[in-house]
Amino acid sequence: MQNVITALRVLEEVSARQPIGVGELARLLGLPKSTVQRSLRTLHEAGWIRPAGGEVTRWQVTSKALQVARRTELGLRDAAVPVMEELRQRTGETIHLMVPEGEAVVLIERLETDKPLRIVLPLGIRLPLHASANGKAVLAHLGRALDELPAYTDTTITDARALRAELEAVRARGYADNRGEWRADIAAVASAILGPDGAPIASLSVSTPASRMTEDQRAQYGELVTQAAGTLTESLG
Amino acid sequence: MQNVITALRVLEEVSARQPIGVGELARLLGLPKSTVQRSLRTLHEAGWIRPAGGEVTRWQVTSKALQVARRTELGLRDAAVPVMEELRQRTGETIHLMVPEGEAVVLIERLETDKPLRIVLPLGIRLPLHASANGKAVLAHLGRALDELPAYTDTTITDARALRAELEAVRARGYADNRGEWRADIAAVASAILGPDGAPIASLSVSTPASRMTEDQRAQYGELVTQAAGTLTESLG
DNA sequence: ACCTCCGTGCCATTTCACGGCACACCGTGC
DNA sequence: GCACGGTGTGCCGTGAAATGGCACGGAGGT
Repeated sequence: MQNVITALRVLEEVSARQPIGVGELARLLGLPKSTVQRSLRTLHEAGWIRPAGGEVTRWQVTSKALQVARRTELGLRDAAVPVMEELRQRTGETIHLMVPEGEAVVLIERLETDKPLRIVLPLGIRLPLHASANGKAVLAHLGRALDELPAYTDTTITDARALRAELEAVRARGYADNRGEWRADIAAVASAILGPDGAPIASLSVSTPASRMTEDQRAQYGELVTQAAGTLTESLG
Repeated sequence: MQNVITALRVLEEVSARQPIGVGELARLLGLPKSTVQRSLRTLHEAGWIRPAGGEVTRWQVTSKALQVARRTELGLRDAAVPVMEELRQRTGETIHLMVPEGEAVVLIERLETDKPLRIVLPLGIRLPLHASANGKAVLAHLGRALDELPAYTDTTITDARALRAELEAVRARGYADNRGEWRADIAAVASAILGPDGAPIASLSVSTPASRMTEDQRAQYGELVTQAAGTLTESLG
C-alpha cells in the first residue's frame, strides 16, 4: 500500500506548510506532480483537506484530524485540565501534560503562565525521555533501559549509571526535575500519572525559565506537581 | 486511490473504537478481513497507529493525528485561549471556540465552568449553522443562504425569511444567541471573530443550561463575548 | 514576444491491491 | 476428546488501478 504511505506523507506536509499547492509539495517530497495531485484529490474526497480560502489550488487540512486526534487521549485530557488549572493557579507557571510514546514523551495539553517570559512548546512536540522532566518522571516507572543517551546541553545525563541513580531518586521523591538538560534555559519539575497497573500513562509538569526557578521553588513546585499527579492517578483508578 | 479511502476509514474507526482488533473493524466497516489488516499494517508502518497496551492485536491511534491537527488552527487557538480564560472568569460559564467548516461550525477549543451543571461537548463536534449561537454568529457575516433548515427543537428557526431577519439583528447587536434551538435545555450567546477581509474565521460563545440564562445575563454575556471577539479580531488583523 | 512557473489531464505500462481461502490458535461446551 | 465459534495471520491468481512521463493551457515576469 505504497500509495497510502505517500498520501499520508502528503497530508503531513500539507499540515506543516499549509496553505500549499501541488508543485511545491511535489518538490518537497521528491515525488512526481501527478502522484501528488492524485493524493490531494483523494484526501479531499475523504474529507481530510480542503481548498484554502478563495483559491482552489492551495490546500489545508480540515478538522478531520482533530476529530481523530481528540478521541484518543480525550478522557485523560478532560480529567487533567481542571487539575492543571489549579496547579497553574498555585504556581503561576506553565503546566504541561505529556504522554509516553515510543522513545519520547508527547505534549498533548498545556496551560501557559501569564508572565511575559514564558516557555512555549507546540502541542504534539516530542521530548527525549532522559533529558526532560516529564520524560524522567515516566521513565522512573517504566522499568526500561535506553539504548542511547544523546547530549543536548552540558547538563544532560549521558551516563546510564547516573541515569539509573537519578531515576531511583525520582521514585523516592515522587517527582523528577530538569536542570537545563534539554534546553539550557529551561527548568521543570514533573510527576507521573499512573494507571491501575502501576504503568505510567502520562505526566504533569511545571516549566519555567531557568532563571526563575530557585531551589526553594523547585521543591515547592515538586510537591505541588506530585500532589496533582497523585490526584489524577486516583481519579483514573 | 480507493485503498487510501479505506485506510482512512479504518483509521477513523480505530480512533472511535480503540482499542480494537481486525475482526471487529472488518465487521463494522463491511470489508474483508484481509483488506482491513493490510490497512492496519500500512497505518502502523506510517506511524499513525500502534498496538494498544501489551496486546499486539489491538490497535490505537498515535499522536500523529494530534501533530497534524494542531498545526492547522494553532495560531488562532494560541491567541484565543487567554481571551477565553478571561471571559470564563468574568462569566463563570463554559466558553467555546468554533470555526466554520462546510455547512457547520466545528468545536476546536473549550474552557468549562466549574459549576456542577454544565454543558460538555466533545472537541471536533459539528453544530448546524442555523441552530447554534456560534453558527448564527458566523452566518451573519458569511452572506450565504442555506438550502435546508432542519428543526432540532420547537424553537429552531426553520423559516428562511425569519432566519434572515435574525441574522440582521445579530449584525446590529454584535452577538448571536441561542434559545434552545439545537438542544432544548442549552442556551448560549456568541460573537464572530473576523479576518482582515471581514470574513468570519471563528466564533466565541458562552454556553449555559437554559435554566441558568436569564434575560439580564444574556445581555450581559452578549456584551462580554462581543468585546472578547472584537479583541481577537483586532489582534489578528 | 519570450520564458518560466503553475495546475491539470492523458495514457501505456506494470505494479500491487483485492478478497477468497486455508491455517494456527484459544477458550467453551458437550 | 472433539467439534465449534471466535480470534489474527498468511498465501496467491486475477485484474483493476497506481504510476509517472509528457503535453497542454494559463498566468505572470522580464
